[in-house]
Amino acid sequence: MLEVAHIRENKEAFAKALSKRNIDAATLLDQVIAADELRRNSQSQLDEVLADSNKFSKEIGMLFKSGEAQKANLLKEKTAGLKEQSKTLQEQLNAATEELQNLLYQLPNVPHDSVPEGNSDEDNEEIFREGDIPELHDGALPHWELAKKYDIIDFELGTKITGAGFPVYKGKGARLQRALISYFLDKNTAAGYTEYQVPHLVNEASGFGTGQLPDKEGQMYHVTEDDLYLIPTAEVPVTNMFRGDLRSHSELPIACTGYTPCFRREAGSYGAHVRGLNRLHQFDKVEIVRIEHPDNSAAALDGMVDHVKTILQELELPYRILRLCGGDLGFTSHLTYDFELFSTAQDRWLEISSVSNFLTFQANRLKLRFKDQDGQNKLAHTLNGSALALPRVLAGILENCQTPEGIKIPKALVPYCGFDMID
RNA sequence: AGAAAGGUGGCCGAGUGGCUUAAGGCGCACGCUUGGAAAGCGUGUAUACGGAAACGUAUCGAGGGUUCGAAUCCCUUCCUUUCUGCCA
Repeated sequence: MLEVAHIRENKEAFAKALSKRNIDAATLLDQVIAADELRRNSQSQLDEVLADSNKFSKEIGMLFKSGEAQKANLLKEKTAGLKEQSKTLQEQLNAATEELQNLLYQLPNVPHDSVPEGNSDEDNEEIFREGDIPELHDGALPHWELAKKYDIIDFELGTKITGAGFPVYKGKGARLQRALISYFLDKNTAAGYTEYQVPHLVNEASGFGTGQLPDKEGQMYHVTEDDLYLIPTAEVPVTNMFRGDLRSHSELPIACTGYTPCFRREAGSYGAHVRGLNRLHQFDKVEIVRIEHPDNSAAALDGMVDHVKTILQELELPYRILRLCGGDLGFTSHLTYDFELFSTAQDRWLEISSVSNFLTFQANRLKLRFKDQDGQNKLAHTLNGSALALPRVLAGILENCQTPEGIKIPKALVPYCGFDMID
């Protein structure tokens, strides 16, 4: 959620920056300012009435105390209309506040200067590429064929017990998955992230805090009986651990990592591109989250990008980094870098990580603040990224590391797997 | 699921209708003290909104109500803890 005070001061700058998202925010911004003004006026009026009322109450109390009951009763009559007035004004204030909230919920975050213009993922800007794309032998297969050949992932079995998009991992496939989780968590904790295990269901307030609600309601599985949501990413429970907090500047930065399964309804996704592990309703992911001082969040984002790079370098996988364009940038994000792994057998890039800086956008919803050195309370900056999303990394390993003899496990993973070949 | 007890500031914790302007403690900041630190002593220290400011208003889980006046009384609701039941 954007900060009203900033919009009030800088409406044109906001409109201009938001135009990069190909939306015309001018009307909405005007409405925000109007609602804000109504809210402030209502509060001023209400405060006056309440101030009067408080003054009378105090006097009456004093009079009763000094035994002047008659005078007190006389004064009581003067307070008669105040209650009605304050009630009306209170309702007006509540309505204006709610109106303002609803308007603010509709405004996405402001893109960073470096975010390129563009409408879709085709306009994202490649900023880095590394790793050799392997020459595959004749008869090389896509990962879903490999999964069947070596009997390590069973998609049909998952369909039987749940439905499409819920694969069953088996034998060395399951072990490799577990190895990747441990490996990622170890890399993250070595880089200073504290490991957490968090709930996989969250309440409505948490969904609002990180911005999944209300805009992405349909993407989450909703357990209506208890009004809880299955998490689409660990970002939600991890970031919400800090909801409503007021921290000392000395506690920053806070760096967390956690492994969770992620559940996404992916309503409306069909076709060849969702085959195999490419798009699932349930998948595993290790996430990193940072709470940062505003002065430091830009550097922190670069640090997260570097961190994810080192993991992919160690896994010896070919990848590239994209700076998302305005049209592809997430609703809550200010600046996002996507990591894509080259899937050689499919001849396409697969997104395996998305690293974002949200500035105060999430913190404003979360009411996540810190007391700065100057004594001022300020909204913190939040950032998060995948390090990493499992299924597509798994797909990349299967496809890129396949040989006629079997799948050769990257060296870094062998100690975690306990084997160096799937055959 | 049933019963009981609770929800108070950054944290802990007192507080049963009007100097509560929320005691006390911890923490934090500054000062004194010290060769330096610790301890000790002193001073200060909630949040949000409105206001150029002075200042005002709100907030004791949330929402209503009673009252001139509510942390305090009443109703509704959410959550937590303990016990019982069920259960990995």
